Amino acid sequence: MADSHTTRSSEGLGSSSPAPAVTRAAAVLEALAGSPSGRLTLSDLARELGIPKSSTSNLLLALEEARLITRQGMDFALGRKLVELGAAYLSRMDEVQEFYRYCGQAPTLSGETVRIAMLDGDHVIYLARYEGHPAVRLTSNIGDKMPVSLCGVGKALLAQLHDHDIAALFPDGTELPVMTAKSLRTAEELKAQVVTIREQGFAFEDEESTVGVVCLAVPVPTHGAHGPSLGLSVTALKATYSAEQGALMVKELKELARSLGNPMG
Amino acid sequence: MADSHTTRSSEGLGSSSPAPAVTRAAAVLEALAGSPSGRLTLSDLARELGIPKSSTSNLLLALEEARLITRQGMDFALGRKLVELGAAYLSRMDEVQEFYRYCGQAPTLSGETVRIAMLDGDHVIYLARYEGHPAVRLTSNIGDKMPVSLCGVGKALLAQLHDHDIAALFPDGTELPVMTAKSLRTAEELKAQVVTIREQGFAFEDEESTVGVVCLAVPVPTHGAHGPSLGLSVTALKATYSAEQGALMVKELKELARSLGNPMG
DNA sequence: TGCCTGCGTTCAATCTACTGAACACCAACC
DNA sequence: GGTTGGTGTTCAGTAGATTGAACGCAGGCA
Repeated sequence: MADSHTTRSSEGLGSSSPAPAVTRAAAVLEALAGSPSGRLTLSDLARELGIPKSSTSNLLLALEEARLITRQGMDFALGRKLVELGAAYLSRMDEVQEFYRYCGQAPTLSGETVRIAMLDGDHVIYLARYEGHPAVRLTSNIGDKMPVSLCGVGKALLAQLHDHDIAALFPDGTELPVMTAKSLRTAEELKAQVVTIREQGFAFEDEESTVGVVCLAVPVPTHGAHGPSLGLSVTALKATYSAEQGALMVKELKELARSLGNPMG
Repeated sequence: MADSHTTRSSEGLGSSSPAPAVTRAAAVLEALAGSPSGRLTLSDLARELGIPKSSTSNLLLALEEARLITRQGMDFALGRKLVELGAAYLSRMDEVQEFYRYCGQAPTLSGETVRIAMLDGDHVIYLARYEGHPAVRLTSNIGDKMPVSLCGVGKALLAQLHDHDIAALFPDGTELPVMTAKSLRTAEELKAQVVTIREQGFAFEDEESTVGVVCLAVPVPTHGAHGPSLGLSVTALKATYSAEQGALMVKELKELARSLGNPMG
């Protein structure tokens, strides 16, 4: 298999791309997605990405025509076609369909808030959410990103990687993002947790991202070849959480994970 | 559509794009999204889009580097970055947040399955779904597309357009897509319904997309300037649906629509 | 075995898309 | 009023992306 196109060097910009206009267009989309307000002017984008204004103007025109972005007065924002494309991606994932089906009929999980996520670098992206308990609603939405160190699924997925991959993502001394007093702070703490997770086969998150909320998570065994690595999690209020219930949920999570991991379903 | 015209630029845009590479890259994404299996080879894409193989190869490399597509062996498929971007679009829509909030506290709607959708040409795209009743689950997912003529929201959104816009989308004699025996079949039937919807202020769908399922829908009054036109719908089983309950739901839908239409919330 | 027909990749020549300075415009400021 | 700093747009010249034929390779078939 084609070995490695190693060379990744420091990508960023400037480095040659086989189709620079496309690479820059993608950078525009990311810049818009990353901007707090979600709206940027032509000049903003040109400045931020280091692209001449005239070139940026051309890119924006082409992106607008494809409805990948929208013009709102002087500002530009992401376009609705992206919703379609994102949905097309998700609808092709059999795992998501199976996820919904299983949650609906599982004895314990069917009454809980369950999520399926995928690993994306040092973040996880939530793909789907099953809400068995309408009263407890999460503020998180499908497609949201979270740093791996801050959530149960993230740690579960990390535990599946090889140690040298983990070390590459989190060199010693890395400062981790912090959201609560209990958030992990150093790469060392994270690696210690990974060991525990591998031993017990699931991850536990204890108010590390949200006070009052705990989370159990398991990885989905990577089925054969390609495709992103997936993980499952259940979220519960710490106040009502019990170890016995946790054991039941982990059991069902693992069963679902096994079924997702088997191409045969 | 067997319209494989030879050579360049018979493609969508009669005239040249300000950034052809970007336009073509967008076409690649759409082709992948539209393909039944979601996977196409380089040659497939080159053939379908009328782009030379070598150019297509460059586009794909750039798209892959941006993670907008993934390589799976010899095939290409949509990439996970699209989930992120689509989610970024949705997270910027205050309407979606407000939609969830309102549904959770509304007396009648809080126990129903409610959806918010947006108009996109002659289709609607579902943006979010509130499930107040875990037992009844829809097979549809967020981001799915539906022909306007086949669902309540579609008809409600259509009724908001000017007559000449409707005529442009559905010239007389247009054959509409059909999913059940009750689906509308001609542009004339559709236009007749539009008149009714405008009179009564909401749309009713009676098993036109799924047997056994009815649907009530209202448009969200377009708030001022730009932005897509939005619609709301409640789905119910025909077996348990009553006119009184319907009246209550329409009342709440309209209240939510009014609140979404007002920039002040 | 040899002959196809399919795939993706390569490369030098060409033509086109990118550039950057100049432009027109608006609003705020002095 | 004049000036400054901001926006987006224009256009001719040139750097460089695009191209199509040629290539290597793998699988199907006789």
